[in-house]
Amino acid sequence: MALQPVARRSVPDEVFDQIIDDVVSGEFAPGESLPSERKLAEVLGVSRPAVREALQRVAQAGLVEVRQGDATTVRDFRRHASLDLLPRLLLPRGELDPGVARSVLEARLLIGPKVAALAAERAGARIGGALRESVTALEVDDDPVARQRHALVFWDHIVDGADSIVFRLMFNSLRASYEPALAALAHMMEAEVGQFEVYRALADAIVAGNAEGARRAAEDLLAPATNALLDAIKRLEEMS
Amino acid sequence: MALQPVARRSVPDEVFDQIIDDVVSGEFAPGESLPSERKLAEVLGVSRPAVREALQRVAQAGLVEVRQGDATTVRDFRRHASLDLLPRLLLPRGELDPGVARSVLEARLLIGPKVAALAAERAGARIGGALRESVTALEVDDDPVARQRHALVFWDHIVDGADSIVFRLMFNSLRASYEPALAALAHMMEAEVGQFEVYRALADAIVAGNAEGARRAAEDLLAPATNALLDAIKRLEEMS
DNA sequence: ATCCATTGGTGGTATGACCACTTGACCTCT
DNA sequence: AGAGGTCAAGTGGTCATACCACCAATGGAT
Repeated sequence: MALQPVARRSVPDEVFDQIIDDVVSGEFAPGESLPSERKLAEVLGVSRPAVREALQRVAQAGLVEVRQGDATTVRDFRRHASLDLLPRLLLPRGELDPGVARSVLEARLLIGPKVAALAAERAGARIGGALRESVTALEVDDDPVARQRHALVFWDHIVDGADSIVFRLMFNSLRASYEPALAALAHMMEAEVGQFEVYRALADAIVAGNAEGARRAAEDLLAPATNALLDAIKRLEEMS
Repeated sequence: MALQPVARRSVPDEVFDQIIDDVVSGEFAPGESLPSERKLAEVLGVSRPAVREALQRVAQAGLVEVRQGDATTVRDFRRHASLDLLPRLLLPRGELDPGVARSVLEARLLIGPKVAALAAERAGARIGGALRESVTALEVDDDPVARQRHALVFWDHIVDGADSIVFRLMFNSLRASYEPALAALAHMMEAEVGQFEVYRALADAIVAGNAEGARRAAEDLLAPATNALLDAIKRLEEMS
């Protein structure tokens, strides 16, 4: 196994994670008050500035509301969190959450084709070189995990071409959620990342400025794995 | 004018905003190094813990990378930021950025109908009461700004019904971007939020579990204002 | 030329003090 | 009783300072 950079987690990072996990798991329920900063610092055995740093970051993520002079209260993260929270929701306790995975797949299948169409309209041949390069890398490499990475780069170029900041930011978040699960999904995504012809067709349609063709090619590319995974998830949910 | 809660900005908040603005505006270019925490504290006339708090939050937003022992460097926010950044991109210096606005509208027009269809499939009559209530509120109130708020609540229920956490989180971010611009958009959105019949048709389709009907009703609802605004933006961009 | 210890600068952490604010209890005047 | 004011306790906000851990460049030893 490849050597990994040692995880060097700072104290505030650690506190941040603990609080987020407690909120997401419902241990701290919405409306409830968090212990005071001093109390938390004492309980966790760290300094108050460390707790503060963590708490402010949790607040920025929308999970708690901190008001001077009053206790910090938990908010409903489903209502106030952003896509930043997705990685934690997708892989709580290291296990893939089926409902969240379904949701990610739905979003991917909706947005992918749209972004491809926009890229065809707005970038066309300008990103042709980058796209072909990615497809070639995809073909040459035969490791499933590496192929997924190449596919991500491929899509990254398309998103660039779409020239739409909202989709770009969405893609960033989805990628951040996807990457930690990448190895776990290698097997299930193998079929998708092996469809070189479809990748090429998509690239060609974009280069040709053919928006509708790009949309359809993207659907052809994404739909099979999406549906297969959705079925798998459904079976998984029925079992439990 | 209605009384507003006084904005009480903390020191770290202030520092946070300044750094974000400098990064987004390109004053701190990607790859560049930020001044050290001590230097920043001195220049800004605040304590180092305050700077740290701000810096860590900026790092969490993906705009900078901080490594112990080395300088903090600026990252390409287009590549690493999440939707959290959208409000700042949409309204830099208080003015609406046309390109970003276009992007938001595109995303809205894509996601709205999909979410409506999902809500029809998954919630159906369960959210009927809430939807009808929102439409009624929309009809009764004749202030354009208030109507936009009612429309947001209406969509909030639909997103709930769609039962898809990714769309939920996306909606949260889009709403957060939209709300500050709400008053500025009141005039342009007046036509949309006045279409009570279409809101009712959408609600009915969802209650009936008619996914395709809901999708179409949502498109009917969103498309006119979207296209009108996109045209306005295009003219704006051509002028400048 | 290579190696490696040193050093200076950077972020990481802790302490303790004090300020600003909110809340609720209590007290007082009407 | 009720309205208003006062006050104390607890919470987050801010600061100054000292020291630890880490990285990178320097420059001498081999």
